[in-house]
Amino acid sequence: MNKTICGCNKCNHKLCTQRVSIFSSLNIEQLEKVGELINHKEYKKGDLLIMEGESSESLVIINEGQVKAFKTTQDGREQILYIFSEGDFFGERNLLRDFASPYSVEALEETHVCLIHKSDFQILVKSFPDIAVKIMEELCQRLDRLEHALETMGARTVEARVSSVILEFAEKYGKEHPKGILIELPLSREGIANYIGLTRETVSRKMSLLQSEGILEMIGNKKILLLDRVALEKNIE
Amino acid sequence: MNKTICGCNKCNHKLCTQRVSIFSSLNIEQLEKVGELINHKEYKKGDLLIMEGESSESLVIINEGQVKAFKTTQDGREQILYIFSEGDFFGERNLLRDFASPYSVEALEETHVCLIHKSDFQILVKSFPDIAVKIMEELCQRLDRLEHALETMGARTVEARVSSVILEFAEKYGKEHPKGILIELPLSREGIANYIGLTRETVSRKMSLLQSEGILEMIGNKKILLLDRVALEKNIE
DNA sequence: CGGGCACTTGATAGTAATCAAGTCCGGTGG
DNA sequence: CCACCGGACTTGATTACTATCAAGTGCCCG
Repeated sequence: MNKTICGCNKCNHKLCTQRVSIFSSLNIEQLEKVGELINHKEYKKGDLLIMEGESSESLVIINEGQVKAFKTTQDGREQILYIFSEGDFFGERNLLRDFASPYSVEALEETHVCLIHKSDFQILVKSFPDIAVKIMEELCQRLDRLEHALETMGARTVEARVSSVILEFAEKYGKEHPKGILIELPLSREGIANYIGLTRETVSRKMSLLQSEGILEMIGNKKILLLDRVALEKNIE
Repeated sequence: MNKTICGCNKCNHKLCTQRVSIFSSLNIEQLEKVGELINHKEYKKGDLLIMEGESSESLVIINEGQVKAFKTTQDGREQILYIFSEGDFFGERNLLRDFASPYSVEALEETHVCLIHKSDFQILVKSFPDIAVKIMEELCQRLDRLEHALETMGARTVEARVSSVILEFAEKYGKEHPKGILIELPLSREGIANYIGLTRETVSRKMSLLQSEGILEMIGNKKILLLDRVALEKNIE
């Protein structure tokens, strides 16, 4: 493990840069060069990585942990836009021009990040144009997710919204389980509510309803066991 | 005017390619080469340019006219995601990999488009890496718009949503007028409703309310005169 | 084991969807 | 140019649902 390249003690003898899709077209030698440009930072649960409106000088890549990106609406509500996990990045708006961050980002748990300064990044893109293409792909995926989210938010029934978010989490965080899919929720009830534009009480009620229908089982506050995925999918229709 | 490069009779002696930001880094000579790869197509109001789920072989650039991009939800509703006008493009998801279109696109009026086949486009990006960067910028703008839309959809009050969409249209389609800002609406009441996740009746009611408050004046069904922009902005808060 | 916070559950009120008439606009044909 | 027709829009009454307010319960961490 090369301390100069990667000072974090979580890399498991791999370069952080290897974990990130936007550098996947580079070879080991090139990755090492990129590694030299990287700084590291750690955050505790609840820490703010950036505030909406601030302008950051760097691309931020999540190396470990999880964060939420959200806008604070004028009526005080928090609209969560993304949950970024290992390998995701943000701050891309700043790289080319000088934009303020469109959202705040807060750590949902202990989180380690890699930082690349925008001037370094610009040089990088010149040398390896494939990186721009990779970022393009990643941005397209993000568009997909937002377009889907917009469709969800427009859904008439609240059942559909709740079902939709549970299915999304099942995709992303679900693990095999003899009785179904075990989901470790990244957000609290209030977080889920802020993700789909409802109140925490309504989310609570609808999840209880789904449990009484035998579609899922709540295990404590932070896990749910999805028993009947097909029924949830029907809810969306 | 070079018929070989651009067969449409609306170019006014300019290359279509010049109107599009993604090619703005190219010089005239390069633009002519790009022009040779382009095909044209025309649509009438109500025509479908592409259906959700279909896979297209081309990047589509709007040369003249206006289209709406929307998803059809399972309960039959239409969630409008974008309104694309002159200079906008869609179909970018297909360029790199083979994705189905995430939305349907329908002409809102007589519309002329330029088509670039994805194999040609891939060669183009290799030759002119700046194009990827330009597309990246454009995609970032689209992310901004969607993130803002999501914030709007999450808004507690319906007044805020309606006000927000009117302000958006004022930005995009508004023209100076002695009494305020004259807005030519791109969508019907039902279209607006499908854009912000409400019913046409509710949109109608809220717009009547705004008129009675002296904030705006409806001129027929397709125009509104925004009298008090500041009041609308306060509505969002 | 205890305390605080998140979550659940209940009652009430406000608001938007729905259902249902009417009215107006804009285009077409005489 | 005017009259007519159909579709889009407005307005009204009712219903259904979710936000809000409020009280309890249970989970999780120290």
